[in-house]
Amino acid sequence: MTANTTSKGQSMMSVERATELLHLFSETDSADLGVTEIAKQLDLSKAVVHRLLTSLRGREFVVLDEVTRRYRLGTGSLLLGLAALERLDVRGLARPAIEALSEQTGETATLSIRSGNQRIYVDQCTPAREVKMTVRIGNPWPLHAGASSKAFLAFLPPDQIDEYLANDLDKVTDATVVDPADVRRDLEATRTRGYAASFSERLAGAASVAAPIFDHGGDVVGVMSVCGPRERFQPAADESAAVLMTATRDVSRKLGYKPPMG
Amino acid sequence: MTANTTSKGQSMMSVERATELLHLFSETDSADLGVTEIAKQLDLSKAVVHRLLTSLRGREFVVLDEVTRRYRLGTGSLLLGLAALERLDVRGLARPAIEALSEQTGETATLSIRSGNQRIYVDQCTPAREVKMTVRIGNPWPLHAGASSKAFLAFLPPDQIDEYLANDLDKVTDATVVDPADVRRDLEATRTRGYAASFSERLAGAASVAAPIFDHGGDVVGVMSVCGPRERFQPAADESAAVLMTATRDVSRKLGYKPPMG
DNA sequence: AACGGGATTCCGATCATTGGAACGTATCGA
DNA sequence: TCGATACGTTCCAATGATCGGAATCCCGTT
Repeated sequence: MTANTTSKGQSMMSVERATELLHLFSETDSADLGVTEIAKQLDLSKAVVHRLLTSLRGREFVVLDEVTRRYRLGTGSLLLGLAALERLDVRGLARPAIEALSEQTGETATLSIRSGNQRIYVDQCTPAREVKMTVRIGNPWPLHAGASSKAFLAFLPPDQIDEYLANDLDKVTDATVVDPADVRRDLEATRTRGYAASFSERLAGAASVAAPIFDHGGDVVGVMSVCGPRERFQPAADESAAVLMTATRDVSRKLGYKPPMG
Repeated sequence: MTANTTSKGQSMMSVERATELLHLFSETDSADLGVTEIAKQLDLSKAVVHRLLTSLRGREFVVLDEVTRRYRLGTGSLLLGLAALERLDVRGLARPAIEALSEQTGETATLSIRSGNQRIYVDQCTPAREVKMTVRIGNPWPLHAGASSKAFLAFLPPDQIDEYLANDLDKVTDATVVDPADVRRDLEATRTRGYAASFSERLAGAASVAAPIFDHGGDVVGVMSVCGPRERFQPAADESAAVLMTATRDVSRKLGYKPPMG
């Protein structure tokens, strides 16, 4: 109604509403949603929500449970996401690298990407050991907890770091650093070192080192990490970091990145 | 313009167009698409396509490559798909398939999932006949007796098969194959054929064929089977197997599975 | 400098979209 | 059994969001 508020001019209200609806589905914890529920959340009329859902049913982005009359994500959404995953060029490029990384260190190697103020694991490679770390692919994490997160945050433009640190930071574990000044010191160290380190900051009993992958334009398009059980990982953290840095430099180069100097 | 052709009444044209656009992205082989290209494929004006893309950019369902001015799938699509994946239940997806399967073959169709070294029926659909087979939902069975069990076992990683066959195998019926070498031959045949067959191996007087359902990662997430009284079922087993394979392929595709090769 | 191909914006006409209200239906407690 | 409640769905006429052809912009090429 009140025109497309988000984008300046060349957009379509109903489509933006549809994306908000799908976004709600990706964010919510419950497996299915009802019309009224969605209408309340998005501040839309039930009629509009119903029409949106009907439209999205066509390609099975959502499906209607005939008995409960509630809506769930459908195979259309699944296939779209898998197509997106397939074409994440970072992922394809980094895959051999994290395999090698896991092999060389004997620990778990991961790849994360950033989406706004969140970080998401998109791939991992675990060693053939009984005691090992495993991460959940697709799980979002804040940008201040854990080595991979801090690797993203450290290389963000200063104004975006300021913006992020202006908000209160969640204490994910007992060891999570939440004081802005302390975080800034850590980020500074991360930038000069080239990698971030974390001991139990995101997951108690775990430790990791993480370094960014740069693309041709110098932007950070991903972060690779090596992680493992703290007891075993911590003593060898420095060696792991060295191997990690070689790997990220290699992937960055493949994406066309030229280091700022020699 | 020409009204919403697909759905009868309660739908929105622009949203349906948006879903068609996203669908095009999931289907196409190329990683990015241009406005003109999309407009041609979907038979829309460039202006409409541009507005659709602008709307979808908001939640990053697509992203614009500033330099090439072409569009790619973005993290919004990725997150949506991962959310769908998380909430996927094979049962819901396979339900219509086993209904159709039972209808087409005139026999009982079932769905099983695996839990460790056991297999459990989770759904079935019986034909409207006086003499028919019925399975017990929730009942566990070992992985070497019966077609559904063997379909799971055959597609397990080799080391897990070895591990399973290292233990003594129960003779569930007179016809149950318990010699490891014999079982291995059967599994090999199952893999090349694509489906497993059993005659009285799990239940005297019964026969069945079973084939696996693969997910996007090539993992077996379930097994569908067709089964009936041996006397009646055996002569038509080949035809049943053909119908079954079509059904499992269909369900696998909906889960994002891409068959190896072409 | 002129060209060609694509992306983007403009603008007034028009028709898809809107939302309040009515309707249908399932669930629940008395 | 019978209201009461809650939810999904449909109806309708008013209206403003969307439409597409044409103009414009913005490259890379010749």
